[in-house]
Amino acid sequence: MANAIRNRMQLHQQNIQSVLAQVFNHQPISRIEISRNLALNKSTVSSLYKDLKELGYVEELGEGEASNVGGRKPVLLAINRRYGYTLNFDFGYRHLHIMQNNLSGDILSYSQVNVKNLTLNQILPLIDEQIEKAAKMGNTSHGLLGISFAIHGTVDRNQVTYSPFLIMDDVDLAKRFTEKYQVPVLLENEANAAVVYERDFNASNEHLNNILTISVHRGIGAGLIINQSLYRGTHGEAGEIGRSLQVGAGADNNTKKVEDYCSEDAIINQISEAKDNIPLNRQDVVELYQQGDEVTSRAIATFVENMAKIIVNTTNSFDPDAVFLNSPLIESLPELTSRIETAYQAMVPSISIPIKLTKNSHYATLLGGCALVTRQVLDMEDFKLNFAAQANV
Amino acid sequence: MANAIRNRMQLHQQNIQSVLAQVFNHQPISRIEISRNLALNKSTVSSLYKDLKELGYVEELGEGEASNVGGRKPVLLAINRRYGYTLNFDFGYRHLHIMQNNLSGDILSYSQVNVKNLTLNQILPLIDEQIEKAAKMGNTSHGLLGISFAIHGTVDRNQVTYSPFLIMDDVDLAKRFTEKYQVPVLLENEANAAVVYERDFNASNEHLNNILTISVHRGIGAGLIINQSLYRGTHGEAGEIGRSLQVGAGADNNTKKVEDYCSEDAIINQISEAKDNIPLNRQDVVELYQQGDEVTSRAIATFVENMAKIIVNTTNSFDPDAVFLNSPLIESLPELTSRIETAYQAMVPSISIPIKLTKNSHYATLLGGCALVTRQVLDMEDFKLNFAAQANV
DNA sequence: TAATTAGTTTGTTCAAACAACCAACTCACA
DNA sequence: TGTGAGTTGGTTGTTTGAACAAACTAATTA
Repeated sequence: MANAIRNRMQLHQQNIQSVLAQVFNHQPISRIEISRNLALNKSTVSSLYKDLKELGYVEELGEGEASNVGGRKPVLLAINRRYGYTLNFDFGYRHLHIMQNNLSGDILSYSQVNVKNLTLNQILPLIDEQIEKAAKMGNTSHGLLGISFAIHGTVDRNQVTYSPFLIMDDVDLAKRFTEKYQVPVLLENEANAAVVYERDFNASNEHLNNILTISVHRGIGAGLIINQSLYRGTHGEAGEIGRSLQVGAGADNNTKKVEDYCSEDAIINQISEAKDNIPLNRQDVVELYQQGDEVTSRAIATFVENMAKIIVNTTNSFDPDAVFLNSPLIESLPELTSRIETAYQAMVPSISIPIKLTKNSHYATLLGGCALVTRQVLDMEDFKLNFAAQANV
Repeated sequence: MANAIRNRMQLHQQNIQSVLAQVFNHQPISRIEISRNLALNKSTVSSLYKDLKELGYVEELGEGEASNVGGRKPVLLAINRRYGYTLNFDFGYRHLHIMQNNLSGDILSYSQVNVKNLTLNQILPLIDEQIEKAAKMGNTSHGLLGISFAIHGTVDRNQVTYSPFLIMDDVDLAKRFTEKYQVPVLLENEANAAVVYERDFNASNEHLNNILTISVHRGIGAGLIINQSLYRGTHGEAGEIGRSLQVGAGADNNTKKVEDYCSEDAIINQISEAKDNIPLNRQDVVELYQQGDEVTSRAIATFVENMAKIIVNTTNSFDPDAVFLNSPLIESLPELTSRIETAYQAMVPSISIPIKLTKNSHYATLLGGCALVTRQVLDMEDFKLNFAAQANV
């Protein structure tokens, strides 16, 4: 309540933003409906809308259906999909994922570029290439509006603070790209982007106040929505559950972390070791499991058990409305979700929190980044924006 | 942003509350200073203050010092300490703790009543007795304003949902006491009350956005301040870290919880068992430790190690600005705090979060309850209120 | 006395509310 | 099929009221 609005100018500004949020969340929508939703007089809404239209963010789509008891047809308003676009990147282990979205969150394009064994400095020109490619299409009035990067590590104040899988070479991504393209550039932890995706792109999550996603990739991390907003922690390290230690294990075992037991890398290594260190990747493990391989099926059973415990521990800490699992491995073996849920339910006495699998986790991360940077572009950071209608995945 | 203020009436109401918050947090304060702090015109502040004065919450204390370059003396405003009082209870294992506070959070009285081996239905008349005793003093204009109860268990929607140490006998505390005394009655988990104490009563915590308290009593629980407000979880079960399981321990060890290793009860039992089951209490353990008893000092060393791990795990999850320990056992053996901090720092690679001990943890719980119910009385739930100046403990 | 600061009084401002209007539709009924 | 009553969406011109600004009073220092 420190930076609350206090005078009429601020109130006016906020009301303009509220109207924009209404257009965003309920497009196509008429002025009269906005007036009812916001409990503002219809003439007030008309006047506020006029200001928004001058900014170019919104447009009229034409007339809608009249009420079935008569009356004038409403004019339907919507976000201007030809205003501009954001570019959203995800640094995967093998591929750089790229998504282009308009101001409303629609996917304009998706592609991936092979970056295996490349250094960051080798990847940067590939990103420039993508940005220029998008600029050449030139089918919007304002072009590139913002850029987001999903980082498989921790981020604080728009800087990468820890990146175990990609050496950063002292590159300041935000600085480099803002200076070069003169648009907002946003860095966000991959699990955080994923949980923003669940909040903003999943219509069925609209009424959830507290959401937890658990990302199982090369490491393990959690993303947290608390009271409808992303919780990053004081140093951007909230949700780093993979670094948890075993309580009660004795002082000799102080270094074994959760992600040493059940990250994707850990599972693959376990199986590989049991098989005379033959090199394996995720696809190999999936095939071994489907062939009924003894070693693999035991490793997966342990993984299921440990995942259930991780869910018990994190839900005991956060008590969310729902838990989402974000894991390419589980996605490849969908039955694991219900096995994990069963194991979890056996461990908790009373309240059991629903566990769901996020499909197409790469899209989730990119769309989460899109939602975050779009808010920044529109200066709507504190508003609830529903991108769900636009997610034609 | 769903329940944002939109019209001038709501704005006016909020501004009245902002002025009240200023008086509360900076008393004694003049109108002109409030005007500067809130960036509101001084005539506006004067007018808003007039409304507040009619409610009786505030009063004029007399004149302050004039500026040293000349000018009229300011009139100092403050919270009306004779408006009324709240009564705040804490159900301890041995004692019922009772505190009476005025609207500003000053401690008017503190006492404890022996309730060992009493059932809740035997305790209730003792509470009534305390309430009547306070009423007889009758030195305020509005008398009893609100009641809070700190619960050593979980609370959801003002109902006790889990109470391992005191059988609730289906008593609805909130219902019973609101109906009987016609004031707001608030139930809150003890760790949650403790963390509210840290936020509201500790001046040095004023700028902390995220605070974590770990309560070690008969069980282990955490209290969470996130973005300056109490986070209770969807079902009031956030911070139930005592129920966490060991990841990687094998399926045979699914039931051992964190609090089975290092609650106060667990430590005492460990030592007791090693000594042919002689019955021990906390004071006995403290004395054994101070006498250098071998068994006890080994048990405490393990406790220190496990506490450090618990702190690692919870800070990995929440990434707070600071951690406060709330434990009568640690309070009795103050050197443990630094031992725990040292062990913790040895376990974390980079960012190390300060660990502090909450002194007089019973007071903390009661004052936290006071802060919560006082907000409710004043209808100032969403405002930052600083009770620190008043805590003359 | 002049300069300065606190607080009040009085009149102004402007964004939201209101009231009256126009526009455009449905539906019943002739 | 044509008309008019009823309904709904949106605009226009006026009113309202909380915050503001300026001019005031009050009380201080130097």
